Amino acid sequence: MPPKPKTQIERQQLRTLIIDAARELFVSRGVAAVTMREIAKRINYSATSIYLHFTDKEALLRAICDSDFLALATSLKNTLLITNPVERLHAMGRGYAAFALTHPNHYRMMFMTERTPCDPTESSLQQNNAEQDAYFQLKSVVSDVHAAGCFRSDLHDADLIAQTIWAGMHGVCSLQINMSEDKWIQWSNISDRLQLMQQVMMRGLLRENIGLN
Amino acid sequence: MPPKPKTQIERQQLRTLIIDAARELFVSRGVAAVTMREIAKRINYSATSIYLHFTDKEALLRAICDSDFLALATSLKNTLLITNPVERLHAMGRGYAAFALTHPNHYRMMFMTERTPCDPTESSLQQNNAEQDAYFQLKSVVSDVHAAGCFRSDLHDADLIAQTIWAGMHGVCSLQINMSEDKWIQWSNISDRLQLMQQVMMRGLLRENIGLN
DNA sequence: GTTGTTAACTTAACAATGTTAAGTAAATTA
DNA sequence: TAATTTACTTAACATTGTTAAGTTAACAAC
Repeated sequence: MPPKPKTQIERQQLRTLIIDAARELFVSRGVAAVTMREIAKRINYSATSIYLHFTDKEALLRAICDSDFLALATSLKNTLLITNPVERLHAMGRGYAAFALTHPNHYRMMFMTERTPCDPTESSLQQNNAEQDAYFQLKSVVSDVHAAGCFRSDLHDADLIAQTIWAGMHGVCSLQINMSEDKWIQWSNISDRLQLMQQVMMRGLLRENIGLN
Repeated sequence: MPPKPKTQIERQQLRTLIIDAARELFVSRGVAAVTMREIAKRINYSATSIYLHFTDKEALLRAICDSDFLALATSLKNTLLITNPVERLHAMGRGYAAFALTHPNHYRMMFMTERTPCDPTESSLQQNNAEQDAYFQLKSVVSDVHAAGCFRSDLHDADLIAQTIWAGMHGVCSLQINMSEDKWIQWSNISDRLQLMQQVMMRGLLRENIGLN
């Protein structure tokens, strides 16, 4: 009943209300299984109201992902305090996996769902800001490890190294999320798999005299 | 117009006709974007005819995946001829990535799409058959490398090792398939990423005196 | 204070989708 | 020749994302 001009702040509040409701549903039942009408009902609006704030379902999804990317970066922030760069890298890996496996449906939305690629300029997040950009955090740690002379002598490209570490952790996490129920494979313990992957990454990337403590 | 009792063989032929048409469409435009009506039109049947052979869209998807899993195992078969087990493992990794990146939509269907888990007993493929089971191929090579005493002394669990190698390659391939268009990341060359991942896996898993040739 | 105008909504409606129900026609059987 | 079965088809349904067409309240202008 109450249509009146809203302030910028009120609009923003409704926007995040939609995002939070949608996230909760997407996360618990998967993106495809949740309808716009359901999201709307959850916050006592009509489905069409959502379209006043997001051009379509995918834009809504992208907005949710944006705020989840921020959540990932935030959850990794405290590992940045570790002074030893190799230990910090190790801790970031553990933190990343913890995020993935405690929020599997967030993780699926962020990294495993097909999405039309988007401009970083259109994101609400700032690239290369350590508070908001988890990839930048990873790349920074990699650079620090490199600066400390801990990588093997043939490794110089921080992006390449970062992407390889990311791929290793992502491989374990995404197989766990998507395939761990598949009875074809006799899955080892997920913590064993994570641990071995980290060990392999460290042994494979670091000089030989650098231990994992 | 022509309804007449069909032989088992004719039924099977129509089944694979449906599978092939569906695969072609799924692969070129993605599973979600293809409708049952489209698949049917492609082979000049009505949409409902498909339901005489597959209980629903997902069952059709699963049948396609089954035959793609066979294709993967088949495409890796020739690497099994390599006598040196370490080289064989390396070649399997390259073969796996080649399959993933030349058939990205097959790969997405097989390993990246959410599916309700299925009994191995319901599959048309035989588990632990080297002709049909790519995971068994990998595990066998891992066992051979282990038997040759090439792994580090603390590594004994063939499943754990196989799953870690798989995760490493899957990580690189799946990030490439799902995220390579994402402008947030300055992606390195995919062949560099694959090469480094294999190098890291080898260095991380093998004894130190074992080279990659 | 009536009359627009605008903002924030709603209900109706649309086309498309997966799927099911209800035919239909040819072959086989009785 | 009649009945049944098989292999299909066309209709129909409920649900989806999305758009069009209102509706109602606040505010501005005269």
